[in-house]
Amino acid sequence: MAGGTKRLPRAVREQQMLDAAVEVFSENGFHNTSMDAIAARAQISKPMLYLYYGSKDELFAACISREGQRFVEALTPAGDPGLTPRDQLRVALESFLGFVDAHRNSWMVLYRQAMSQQAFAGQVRSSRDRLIELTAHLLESSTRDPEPGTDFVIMAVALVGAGEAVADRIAGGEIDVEKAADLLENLAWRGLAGKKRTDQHG
Amino acid sequence: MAGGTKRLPRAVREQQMLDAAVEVFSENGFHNTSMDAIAARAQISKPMLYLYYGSKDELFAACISREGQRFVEALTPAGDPGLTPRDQLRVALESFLGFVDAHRNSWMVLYRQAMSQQAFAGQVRSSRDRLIELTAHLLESSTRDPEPGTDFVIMAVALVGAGEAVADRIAGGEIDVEKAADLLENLAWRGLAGKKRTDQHG
DNA sequence: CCCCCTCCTTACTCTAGAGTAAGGAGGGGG
DNA sequence: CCCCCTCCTTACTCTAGAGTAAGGAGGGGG
Repeated sequence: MAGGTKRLPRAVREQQMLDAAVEVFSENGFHNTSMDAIAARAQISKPMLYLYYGSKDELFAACISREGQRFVEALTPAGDPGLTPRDQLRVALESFLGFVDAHRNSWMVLYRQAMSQQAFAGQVRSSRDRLIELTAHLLESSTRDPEPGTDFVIMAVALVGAGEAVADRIAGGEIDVEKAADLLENLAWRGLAGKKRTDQHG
Repeated sequence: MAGGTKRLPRAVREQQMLDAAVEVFSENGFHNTSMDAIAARAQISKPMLYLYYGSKDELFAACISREGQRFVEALTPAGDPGLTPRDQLRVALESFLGFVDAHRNSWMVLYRQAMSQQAFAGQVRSSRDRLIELTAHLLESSTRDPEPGTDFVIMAVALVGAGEAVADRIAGGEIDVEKAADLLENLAWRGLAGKKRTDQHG
């Protein structure tokens, strides 16, 4: 063996590759990332990438898949049936924003990446749609007397969209999770112009 | 001359090229669009593209620039000082969503495209930031007694984010402009769960 | 002890597609 | 009438980077 590379079991190597791929993809985007760059980051030779993942597309898909799963897992606390719907929404908000905060490097850009990739958009949209459905459900449960024609799904779309926009600012370090969660919660229940629920300044 | 191509003045040809480029870029994304494809769509030979625009990047930048300008222009009616801030916001919302509805093919994808291109993200973000500033300003003007610590910019970020998410659904034909504008207006002033302002069903 | 499976590498091939070289024709101005 | 500017084309070149061929070494199981 030429390189200083150690023999490792496939499962371990695969995760290392995925780690490297997520990093480089998120830094440079799908098209501006070469398999050579990923191989270099993972400290492995390129043919290994092809041996384990087959192609660049499949490797990227594997990244999306793993990160998407983690994302969904991060949101499970919000499913706690012991909480009121409103608190569930609060927890969902914090989980979502907390996830972005903790995984800015890996997830947020991947999310934006994959979303605008159209070969992979479908794959991401499914994670995202689950989030929207969850949100719609919580909104519906928390609304005391909904009007007959109310479309909770489109409301959820709006709220999740707002969440994504705010999440970008979190990833950019311009605002912290708590402040963002407060803002979005108030947005949902009272509108932007409404009074804040938690109210301490200075 | 071999092709059936007619001699046209540069200014005219440039616009045709831009039209073609916007179409193809929005259909396939920046990286999945070849200069050959654009040339074919514009019914012109590839060297003309290079003669007038220099490179693929510059051509794309020219697209962003033209569409961005049109986008900003579409929003100017909202600046009418004869309107109340709240009506200005309503007009801005309708202008924005109306623009997306009318230019789904060209703009929305370009917007998403360029935004996630990082070589061009800055260029788009500037149009977008103008939109956010405008929105923040309108929110601030329409709020009767704002709390001292209120961050109108981040509110505007959330609202614009919601608008973009809803705009995607408009582009997808899942909802119409009026309904979306109603939703977003109510979102801004009353929250998702609040009663609709306009209130007719079935 | 040796077989063979898995892990791993160096050193290629091949093509899409960005960008260019070289030259031709219309047509207005002198 | 002819010069020359602008518009336009065919037919290339060149490279980044996806993907592959061929082979080598560790080490557990028989």
